[in-house]
Amino acid sequence: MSSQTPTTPAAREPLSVERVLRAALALADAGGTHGLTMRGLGQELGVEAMSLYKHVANKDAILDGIVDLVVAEIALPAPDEDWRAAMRRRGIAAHQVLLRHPWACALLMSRPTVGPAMLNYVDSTLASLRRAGFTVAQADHAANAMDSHIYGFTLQKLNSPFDPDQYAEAAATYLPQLPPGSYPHIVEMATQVMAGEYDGVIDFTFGLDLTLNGLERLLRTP
Amino acid sequence: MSSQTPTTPAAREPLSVERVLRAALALADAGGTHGLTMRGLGQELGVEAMSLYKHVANKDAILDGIVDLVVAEIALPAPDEDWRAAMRRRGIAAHQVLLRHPWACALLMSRPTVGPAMLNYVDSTLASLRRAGFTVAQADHAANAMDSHIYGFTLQKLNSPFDPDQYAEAAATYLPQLPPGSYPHIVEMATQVMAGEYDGVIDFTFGLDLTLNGLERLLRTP
DNA sequence: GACGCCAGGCTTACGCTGTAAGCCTGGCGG
DNA sequence: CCGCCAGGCTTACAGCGTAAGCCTGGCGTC
Repeated sequence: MSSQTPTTPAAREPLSVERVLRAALALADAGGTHGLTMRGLGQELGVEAMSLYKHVANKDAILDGIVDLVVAEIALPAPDEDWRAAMRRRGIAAHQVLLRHPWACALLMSRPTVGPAMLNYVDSTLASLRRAGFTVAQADHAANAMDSHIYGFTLQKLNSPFDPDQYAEAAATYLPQLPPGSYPHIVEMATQVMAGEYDGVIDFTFGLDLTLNGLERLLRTP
Repeated sequence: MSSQTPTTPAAREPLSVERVLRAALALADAGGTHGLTMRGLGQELGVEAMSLYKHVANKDAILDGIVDLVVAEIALPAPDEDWRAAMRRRGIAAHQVLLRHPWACALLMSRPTVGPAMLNYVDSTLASLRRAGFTVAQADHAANAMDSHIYGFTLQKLNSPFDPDQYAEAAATYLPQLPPGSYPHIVEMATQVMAGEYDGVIDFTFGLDLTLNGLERLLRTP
């Protein structure tokens, strides 16, 4: 019967770089970088682990690939938008995308990433800044300052072990464990969080706007 | 002969958490996180890998420990210093320490770190900001903004694959590989770097001062 | 229609990892 | 003098990435 059809019995569609990366992305979203193994990835695709190596060089290439897939999700700044609004939207978009894929930020930062999506992302950012009047050097410095904040802040937020609505509870739990008399300012803050006087929620746009303000002044006063 | 001395023949000093962490730090400095293995660490100490588990719970505990050792190297802001100068020095000190231990920054950011040195570091930072007049919430936001930049920038710099004096050469090498016509602004920048019109060196203090400027304005205009 | 090629799978095997479980021994307190 | 136990050692296991080679079915070429 299968001889009548030109394809193999189950007619499973062949592997491809795209299918491998797509499955790897799903696996990473489900179980983090730690949950992404070659054997597991093969299983997900109905294939042995070693078969993957016909399509990707090694696991690092897969990691590079899925990071670029994530970067591709970040909405690029529109060419006709005011630079400051565009950069603000870009930062927030990147932040949200990286929160959606919690494993991606650490990966993105722990290796030089130069996939096509990343190059596009960088180029459109430089474009917006250059159009606004920044010099090449200024645009580079500005992009670096913004990216530092985006990546640094996002990673810090991802590693915060509690949900925002658990802050008060967490503070009440851990505050008594601190050696009494030490760390008075940490205690002060934890006390305010416990009492509901401060929600403890850290704000991405606070630092971003600080940087944007500084860049705007730089642009106005050459 | 060894029965005459009360200690074992070689009289090797016994293991301890400190010795283990100290050796682990040296190993990480030599070979990065990847080069730090329980077997290798044991060998370094003249001991079998499993013996380490009498002194540390597991490898993660070791990683937490050496990260805290690194944080302990960061000079704390002096209590009597002007807040802005203190914060600037703190940022630069942290940046330099993390460059000295290139593996530490990624580790620091990829896990919640609450060792004693880290608590000290955080508390003295909050102290400086509170003394300057920031509210608890403002001090928290400010510390977060500064730390985001410190960690984010340092990690980006660590992942830059070239030395600053190789930028021009690297640009000349990779520029022809880009698909012609695409990424015009990356090409523009690379061209300037190649021509020596821009050194391409990214500056830590650029973004740091942007943030500090913003914080100073916040302090002056409540 | 026969034949050889080779893309794209599969199998086996190696060295490496962290660590669970248990053993052995020498010095010390009672 | 005896028993305890801190602090080492040994063995073993499951899981990792991947090198090397095999096997098969469809395709292009004569």
